[in-house]
Amino acid sequence: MTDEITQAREHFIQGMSRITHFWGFPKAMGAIYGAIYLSPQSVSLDELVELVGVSKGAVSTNVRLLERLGMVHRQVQVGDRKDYYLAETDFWKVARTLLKEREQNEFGLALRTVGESLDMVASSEANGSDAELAAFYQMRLQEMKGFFDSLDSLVAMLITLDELRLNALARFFNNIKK
Amino acid sequence: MTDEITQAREHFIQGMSRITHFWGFPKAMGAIYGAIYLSPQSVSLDELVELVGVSKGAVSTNVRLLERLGMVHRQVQVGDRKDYYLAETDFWKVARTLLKEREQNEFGLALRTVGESLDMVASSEANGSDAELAAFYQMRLQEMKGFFDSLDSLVAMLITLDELRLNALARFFNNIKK
DNA sequence: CTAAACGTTTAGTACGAACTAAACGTAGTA
DNA sequence: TACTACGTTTAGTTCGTACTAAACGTTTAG
Repeated sequence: MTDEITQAREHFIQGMSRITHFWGFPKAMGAIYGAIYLSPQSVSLDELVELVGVSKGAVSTNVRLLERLGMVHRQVQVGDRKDYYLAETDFWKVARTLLKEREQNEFGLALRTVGESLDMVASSEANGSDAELAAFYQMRLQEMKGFFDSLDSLVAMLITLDELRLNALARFFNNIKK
Repeated sequence: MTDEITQAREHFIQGMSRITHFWGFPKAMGAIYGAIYLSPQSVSLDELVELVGVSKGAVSTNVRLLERLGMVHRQVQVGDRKDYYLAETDFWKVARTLLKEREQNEFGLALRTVGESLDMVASSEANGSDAELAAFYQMRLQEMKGFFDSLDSLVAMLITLDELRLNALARFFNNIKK
């Protein structure tokens, strides 16, 4: 294969690693997605081991993660025990899934935590100077809760937007820029 | 101090740790911000050591990081060698700063990486079956570059939005939800 | 000029997450 | 039945990062 092409693929794969790692996912996950994305045909697990240069176990784990995130699709061929993988190319869809994942996991947790703290203060029967402090806590916690509520609503809204509208929105912003 | 209040503060601080850690920042950073945020008066470094329960060095480092991110403000009192810290309470502003930080650092890098890979393929003079592959690479890379461009524009747009508009937008989304 | 009170920096450490190598389970095949 | 070809799981290792403890530099006070 032409050198430049191989080099380009490796550079791309490496870049994908960095991106996924930066966003809190395993580096191998990004690399594997990159390799699958730059494949005209679906790729087997062993081919991925070769392309990416990580162990079979790691590929297995990360490819399953990618599948769960809707970033790749497993494809079983009849009369072939191997699994083959294809890349999802609708990035807006992927972004939406990732956002959803995060929203459910740790985003809602943030909201809950603040809410719980707020409840604790509210249920305390403080008196004297403590009452003053309790009131202050309540104010602060309430303000943050309000922010998280808004943010959560915003994200939830984005998630429900369908592909077409997201594309339109993206194009809209793109036009503004140039 | 009333037990419930102390408990609420600790719960809140712990929650802030989780959030910052999840978003790729040190846990202590979140904890320290939480402690400052729940303080009616500005807090000294030693008080933070006491409140959060980490070493002085860690507080020093993280408080500086918080300052750089615009999440706390250092306040020097005359005739007092200690530094005192106040929490930024405008969360939209903070969110914008954080977004900006990320956009500049690794977001643009993602764009650059894909662009570079694209250039490599473009500059390759492939022939035969390689030409076909090169064309495929170009298509794929170009598609991803387009996505990142849009996303980057969108984020850049959000960053430039001022506080009022963001608040309005948030309220808007909030109303939709309920 | 020494001592104390700061915040910062550094060397060492602890911890968690992601990887490797290898054992494992399972389903087809000789 | 044994063997092979898979993907998965697990035990152990590695590695990066955030922490602690302590030395350090600097400024103020006695």
